[in-house]
Amino acid sequence: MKELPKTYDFKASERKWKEAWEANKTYAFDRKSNKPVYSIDTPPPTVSGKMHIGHSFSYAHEDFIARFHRMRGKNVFYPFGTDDNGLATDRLVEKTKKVKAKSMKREDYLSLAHRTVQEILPGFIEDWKTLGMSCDFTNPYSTISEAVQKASQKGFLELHKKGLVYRKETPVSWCPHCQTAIAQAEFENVDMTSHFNDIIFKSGAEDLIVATTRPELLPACVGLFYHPADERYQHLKGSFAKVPLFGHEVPIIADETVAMDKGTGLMMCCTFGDKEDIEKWHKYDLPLRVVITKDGRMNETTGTYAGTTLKEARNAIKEDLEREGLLISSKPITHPVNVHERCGTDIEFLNTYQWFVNVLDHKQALIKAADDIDWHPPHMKTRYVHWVENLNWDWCISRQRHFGIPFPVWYTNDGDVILPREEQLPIDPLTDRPAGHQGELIPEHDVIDTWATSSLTPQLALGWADNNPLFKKAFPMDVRPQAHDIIRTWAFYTITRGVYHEKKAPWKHIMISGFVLDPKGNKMSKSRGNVINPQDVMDKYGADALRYWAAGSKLGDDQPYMEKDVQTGAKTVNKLWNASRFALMQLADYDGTKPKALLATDKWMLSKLQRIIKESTATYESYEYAKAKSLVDNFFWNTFCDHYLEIIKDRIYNPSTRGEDAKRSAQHALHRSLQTILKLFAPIMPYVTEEIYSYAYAKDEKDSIHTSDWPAYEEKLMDEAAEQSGDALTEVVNHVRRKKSEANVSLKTPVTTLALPRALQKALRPVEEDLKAVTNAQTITYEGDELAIELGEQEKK
RNA sequence: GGGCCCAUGGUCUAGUGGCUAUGACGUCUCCCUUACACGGAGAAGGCCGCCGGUUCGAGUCCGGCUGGGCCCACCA
Repeated sequence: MKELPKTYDFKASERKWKEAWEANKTYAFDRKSNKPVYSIDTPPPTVSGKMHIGHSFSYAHEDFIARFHRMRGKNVFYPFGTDDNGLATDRLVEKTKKVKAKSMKREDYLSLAHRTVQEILPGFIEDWKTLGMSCDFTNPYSTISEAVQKASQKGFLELHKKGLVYRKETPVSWCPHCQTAIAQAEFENVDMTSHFNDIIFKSGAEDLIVATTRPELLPACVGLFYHPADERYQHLKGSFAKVPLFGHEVPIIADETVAMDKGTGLMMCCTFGDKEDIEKWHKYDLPLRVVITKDGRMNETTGTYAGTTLKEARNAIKEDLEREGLLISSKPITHPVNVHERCGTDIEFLNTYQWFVNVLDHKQALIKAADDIDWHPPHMKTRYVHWVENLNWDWCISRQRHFGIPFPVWYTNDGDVILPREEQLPIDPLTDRPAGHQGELIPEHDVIDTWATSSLTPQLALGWADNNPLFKKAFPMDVRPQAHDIIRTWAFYTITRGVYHEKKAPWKHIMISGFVLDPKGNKMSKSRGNVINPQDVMDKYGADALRYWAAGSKLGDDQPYMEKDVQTGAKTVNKLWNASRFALMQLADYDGTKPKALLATDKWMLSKLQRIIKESTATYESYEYAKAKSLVDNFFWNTFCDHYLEIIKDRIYNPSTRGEDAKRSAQHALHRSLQTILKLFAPIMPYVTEEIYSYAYAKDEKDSIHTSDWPAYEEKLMDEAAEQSGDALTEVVNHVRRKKSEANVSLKTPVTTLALPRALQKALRPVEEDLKAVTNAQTITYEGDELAIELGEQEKK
């Protein structure tokens, strides 16, 4: 057995194994194998920057589980992909190349975008490899690739065939900055300061005071509303009011949804300020007055305000109102505003043609599907259910952008939808034509929302669009790992596609990670300046240490990032190295020969080992890697290092007095327990365990701990009597150590007499020799009920 | 306003109703014992948020309160 170098060089080791695993295809999925498949619906990270600390946290969690199942003998299907067709990537291209997609020729922008993605991808993926992800990186998918375009378009065609998508002109949430429609799930609530303005509308000779935060929408006003029970406004029933500055007449209508105590109890309905406006517009069949352009400016119908931004218009209109004496007051307020999560721009509502996936009519089925999935932790299911229950809009999947997967759709002049044949996919209607169709066609310009593609990750990874037999075999997949922020998007959309295409939930389990917070428990963000880069952490402490930290909190819990916890990880790596180095030194002459008899202490060790195997297997099995980690951790530091290694030193150092077989017994148990500990730690700390394994246990260069068998629990090694002996032994050792510590003497100080209670005699007899050695006791006696020791002189140097 | 989660020594945390409440970091004392000082042996430090209830027994179950976090709604 080779000796380990004195120190562990994590940088060299991690670099070496990262390359070796790739070269040896250690984690490649075996398509020919008969082993049961364990399939993971890996999140494809959004290509919009570098891996952040939250990524390293949740990706580590799923990798623990992947590695565990691989060692348990499963054929682990663990693909890797990147999500690079969405608005986030689009914006990254605009930012890094300093261009504006909308002001470029479509072809030019697309080729620039594709080129940029290709430039970024290799470096982007590298971070995940460095973290020690055991994905199959041989053929990563990209959501903008042709194969994925084909699958996504096929998915669209199938939904169309089933009548689950539709196109409609309707008010839809719109981002004026990105100039595209967005979905409800892409909203973010932000508290903003604004003003609550009391404005005078004239109704005949009467002044009506209307409170609004959005005076710039006055030209879009199409009605005034009051509550039917509001005493103040009963006389207005059926009358009209004149909109200040703009002069058009609008009806005054009573509606129960109006809150009497808000503002003046009189509210204006504009097309469109918010969801309420849209509902009233529909309900009372009010006219449409469009005043906002797609890039968030006032349009030509607003006269002198045309061309100004909404903010400029707001101020200008307020000034004009004031000059006319129509602005009574303007009070500052703070109120929540929906903004686009990607760019922080206020969301507007524009009446446009969009494609929608019908989800509102299928809420029950989508909620029921959640019952077929095991949620880890279970309460995350509640979040999903509440989101689905409270949905207000169908899923808008069309985006008015250049970059993305095109809708495979044309329209006739009569507005009929023309679709291609499946064999034609992938297709771009702007440059292609549907097979066998004559006549004039209008191509769809829009692209498909990136979530409408990433919601198909199980299908994409398993080759659904190419009729790969793996799809039938492995769908539903075993597990979806993800963080809790995208339950309402990715989890929800993927479940929707599973139900719509295959009539079932897309996975058996879902494991949901929490968030990484700063040391004070605050969210990390660039604006707060409290962001930690995982690249820096790995550079300083190694990927194993970072992973060890990530294993410190249970699934679903948010975890504050504290450097000291990573340091604890680095210490554990170091300890594991040194303990292994020591063990391998003691095993230098071990040839595998079995001892004639195992000593009680060694039986104790092996019996304790079985317990740890059993418990950690069960906890990993139930996705509780944090519990598994702490079990193994405590066992390793305490039972193995502090006690067992100390106890067997004497037998290994002094075979002449203790006997060759006593040494062999220790070596046997040591060899076995070290191997087990390495394996139990392997999912958490893949690099250092692989490095040690390669010295001590690997059969050849390609033999990896990560494809070795998970330790089997062996009932026959459970030994009640040996455990009692060993436990009594460690108890006495602790007592002696305490006494020596209290006496401020070195632990090697001899004990002239170790007087033990008679009750312990039976348990201690079998381990007496080890006890003597480890406590450095000269005489052991059994008398009375008390444990007493007499210390000798400390040896001089 | 609705919902979900959380509340344990200075900090972070384990804890499936039952013997002296886990561990880590920090603090203090001692020990450089031929794997490791990134180590070892110890010590101090807790009305387990508050109030009730169930129970022979509650950190653990139930109800209420208080304080945090998150999600959703509220945008007139």
